[in-house]
Amino acid sequence: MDAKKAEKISKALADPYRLTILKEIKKSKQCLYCVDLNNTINLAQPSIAHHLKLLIDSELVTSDKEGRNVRYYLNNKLLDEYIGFVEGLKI
Amino acid sequence: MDAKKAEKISKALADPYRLTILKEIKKSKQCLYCVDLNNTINLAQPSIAHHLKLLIDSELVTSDKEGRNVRYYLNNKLLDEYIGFVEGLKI
DNA sequence: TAGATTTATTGAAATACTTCAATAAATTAA
DNA sequence: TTAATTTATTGAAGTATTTCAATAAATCTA
Repeated sequence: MDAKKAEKISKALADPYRLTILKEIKKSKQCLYCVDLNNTINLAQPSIAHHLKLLIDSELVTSDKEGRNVRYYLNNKLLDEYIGFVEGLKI
Repeated sequence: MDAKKAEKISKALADPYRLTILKEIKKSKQCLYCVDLNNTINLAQPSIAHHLKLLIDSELVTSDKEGRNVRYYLNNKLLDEYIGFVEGLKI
């Protein structure tokens, strides 16, 4: 992973709501419907949609339409690549 | 590491100049003088000082005064804890 | 088809971040 | 002590991010 990508992922991880979303996806095992987040997170729906968009843009999260719902998945492979980048910073 | 701390570290890592500083510290083996950064990074001195301050606030970097110079060190232990946090996001 | 539900988009306001010039503070060298 | 060097601070301008109300778009249900 190059620095530009790592920077983008760091930015995606640099917000409490986005970290919460990632934890909720993990908690839900595999996938999560957006509507569930609206009940869990104390933010207006467009704000949650905004955070999901950033997570998807960073590719940390992938999505998948199912009727009028959207399912969200964690990109574990990218998290591993990001971990590799951070490892590479160490002396 | 709690989410608040991980958020702060993510924020510290979410900037190209700060990533460059971390890489320069690594390149310099163990420590780095600020004055060296001023020659390496194409930013005004107060901007570099600002980025160093954020890195120190995040505790990713520690510093150590030596005469009128300051030496900067990577906090490898904290990077490991951060890596642990990111691992914990995975499913 | 009409109304309800779920998600996305737009635009505006508020907040936060980045950058630099100017300058201060601390230390070293002459 | 004076001048030079290194780092930190302040304040202001520009840019980016976050948030929400309003609304649009897509799909489902009755």
